[in-house]
Amino acid sequence: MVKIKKESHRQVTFSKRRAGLFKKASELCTLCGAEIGIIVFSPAKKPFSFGHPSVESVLDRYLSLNNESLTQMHQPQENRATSSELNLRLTQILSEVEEEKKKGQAMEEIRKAKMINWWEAPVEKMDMVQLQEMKYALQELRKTIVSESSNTTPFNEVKEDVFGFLDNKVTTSSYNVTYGNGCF
Amino acid sequence: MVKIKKESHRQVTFSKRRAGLFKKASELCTLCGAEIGIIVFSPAKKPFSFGHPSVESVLDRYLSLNNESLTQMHQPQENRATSSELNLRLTQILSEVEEEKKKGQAMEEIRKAKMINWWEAPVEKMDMVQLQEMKYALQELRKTIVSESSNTTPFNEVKEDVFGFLDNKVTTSSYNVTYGNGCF
DNA sequence: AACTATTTATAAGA
DNA sequence: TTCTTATAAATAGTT
Repeated sequence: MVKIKKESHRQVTFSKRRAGLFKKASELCTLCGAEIGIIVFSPAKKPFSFGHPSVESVLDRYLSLNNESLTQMHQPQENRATSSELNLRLTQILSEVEEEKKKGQAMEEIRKAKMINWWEAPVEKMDMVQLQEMKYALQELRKTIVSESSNTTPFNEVKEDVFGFLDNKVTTSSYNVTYGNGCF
Repeated sequence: MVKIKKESHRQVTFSKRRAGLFKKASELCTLCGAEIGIIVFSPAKKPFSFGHPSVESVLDRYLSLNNESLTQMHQPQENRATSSELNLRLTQILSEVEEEKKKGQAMEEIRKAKMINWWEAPVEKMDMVQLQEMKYALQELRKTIVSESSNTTPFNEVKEDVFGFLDNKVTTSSYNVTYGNGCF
């Protein structure tokens, strides 16, 4: 679910859904005896409000609750400290976003490549674990070929040439790690 | 529509409908870019709130509209405005993070779906990571084939048929990068 | 908390 | 904007 791009469409949806929201709120008040205050700013920054018994009474009550709790830890430095904390969190999360986006973009690239010429996909984006997994997968393939084709003489010649290289190049550790991850 | 009399029933309905109300509100924020603040007091007088980008920012803005004639712009309000702005950015970014993480997790699920005989699977159903791995493996295989088996006539026939398409598509840089990391 | 029959909200088109 | 209607979502009642 994303923001509606077309202005007119968005305006219509906003009007309908705002009405729906206020209706739901009034039903909740009636059915359960709840007290509700709602403030809505439209995309055009126009304010709308719903209140039962009134916006002001609900807001006052809520703000008085916050003031009570805030009074205890209210210090002149609090605001600055809060901003610093928020900035820290912001920085951390931005890093997360960037990392996740990179992953997503790399995946998207391959997804597209897959549909046309997957073998043209950039090798640069693979990490070593992926390479190890592939290596193990190829080894398994080779084993299957060996066992299923052992009677075919011409094949065996090729087999020796093509897959022999795998034999002395696999370290125990890489084997364990990749197989342990169970990716293939 | 009247107030539900049975206490337990009313409590269940309140919880369900409050969740529904907040969900509707968040949808309205997402779809239309609206800013919404909601305060709800349950029948037991317990407070609940919803805010996008934050309850405080929406309430501040609404209250400042009502107090506009007084034009009170003292220092504490500026600090709060800064925090509100940070909160807005934080909310937006958290949404981004969640979305990207969902994508990543979905793809990870697919990647880890164990394929016993992966080479028998249609290429169309492979995810991009698998395809990347396969591409590199095939490139490595091809290089080995070319270098170790160039004199073997039966092999060359197979090579032409199977791996010929890879020729001229392996860049030096990609080789260097992967080899340079020293894993194989 | 999970399920499902029913009601309600809403998107799209007029 | 309002009306219509097919579809999607919320919810009440039940287990």
